[in-house]
Amino acid sequence: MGKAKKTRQQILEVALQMATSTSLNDLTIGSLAVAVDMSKSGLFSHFKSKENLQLAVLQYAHDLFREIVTIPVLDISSPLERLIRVCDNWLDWYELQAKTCIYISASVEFDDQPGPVHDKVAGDLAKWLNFLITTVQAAIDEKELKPDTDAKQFVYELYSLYLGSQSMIWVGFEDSSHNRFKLALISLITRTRN
Amino acid sequence: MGKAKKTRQQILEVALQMATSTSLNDLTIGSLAVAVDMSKSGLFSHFKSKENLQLAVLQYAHDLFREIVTIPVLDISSPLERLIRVCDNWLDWYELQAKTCIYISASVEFDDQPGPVHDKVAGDLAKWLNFLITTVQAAIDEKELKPDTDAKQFVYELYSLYLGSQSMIWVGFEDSSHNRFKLALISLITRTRN
DNA sequence: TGATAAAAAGCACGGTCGTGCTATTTTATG
DNA sequence: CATAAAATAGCACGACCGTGCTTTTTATCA
Repeated sequence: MGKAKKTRQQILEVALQMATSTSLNDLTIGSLAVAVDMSKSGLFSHFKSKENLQLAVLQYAHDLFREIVTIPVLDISSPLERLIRVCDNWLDWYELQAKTCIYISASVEFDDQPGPVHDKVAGDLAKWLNFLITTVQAAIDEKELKPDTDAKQFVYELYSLYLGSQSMIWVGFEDSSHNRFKLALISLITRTRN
Repeated sequence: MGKAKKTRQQILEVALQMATSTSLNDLTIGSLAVAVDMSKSGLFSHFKSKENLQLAVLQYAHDLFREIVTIPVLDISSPLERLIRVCDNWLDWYELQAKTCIYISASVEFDDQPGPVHDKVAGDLAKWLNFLITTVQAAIDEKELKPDTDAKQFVYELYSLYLGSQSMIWVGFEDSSHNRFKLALISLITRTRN
């Protein structure tokens, strides 16, 4: 790996961390430069624009997400087991990222702000949801879940519970180990199990 | 109502609209002044600081929310009916506010940013959740819902579905009339009904 | 209606942002 | 090791931000 690629990765690691704990817009080139001990212009030249930096951070997050959440479950044969395990990993991802998810803040931040960043966030989110839908559908096909289950509706509820868990932690209605989320997930699976 | 109070209300009406469609931080004093056709300093003198403006916008939203969502259901005697109706109003609120909710974006925006605005958002959100919890608990006490129902867990799921509905609209997995939300809500109520 | 207080505007300031341009240092290569 | 190329730093710019201070306009009320 060339020098450029290496420092670029180091920058993105710190940038993701900063963008996660604040937001993609509050991630400032100046403060990021200080954090990685570089000059503003030296760092800037890696990305040519702030938008490119934001896109690169999202891509970095996307790769990391796949590595932590998706890939480890791909060889699990039972779709339902795969679903349960991927949800565990999903919570691990949340824990690892300073107890927030950049996609949640980014989707709220850019919902009204059209452009490449908006499209990237929406696209990645859709990919993730489609992965979940596919897995649920596989569980239905394998008769692990009831045949009349609506996979999209199932995933809508599942994703909502994840969102809600984060929000409830913030106001103190959910503990840090996501017990309400886990409880609701078990309930959701139990009542749609075949 | 004096002149000052009147223009203050006019400012806040526009400000809420702008803050809702973007965010509380992107609501800039300069752009707000243009929108209400005032000078920057003339507008500024109403609030003395940007933070006060943000707090005033949130208070304005809070009052409006109560007016639209909470107050109209207070005279409904059946707690369960009250719950169902308040959820309808909740969706109306969402529709009225250009199809987003300022509390959602504000809570994401200020989760990492301590101060009066953070506290106001968290406090208002907690008040709303407690209203829902109280209503659910009343329905349990009135034996409209199963006696072993966990009111907090119920509200966690309910609130999550609301959050999720907004998020899913954004990626196109939910239609604009919140059918998935309504479906999930009916399911939630049905399975905890006595 | 005229005196007085309140509201609004004008203007300027220091700060930070993203981003170009040019110079310097570091890395990679024949 | 020399030299070309790439990476980084230095510096400046225009724009916009929040916020004071002073002046002008507008509203209030005896």
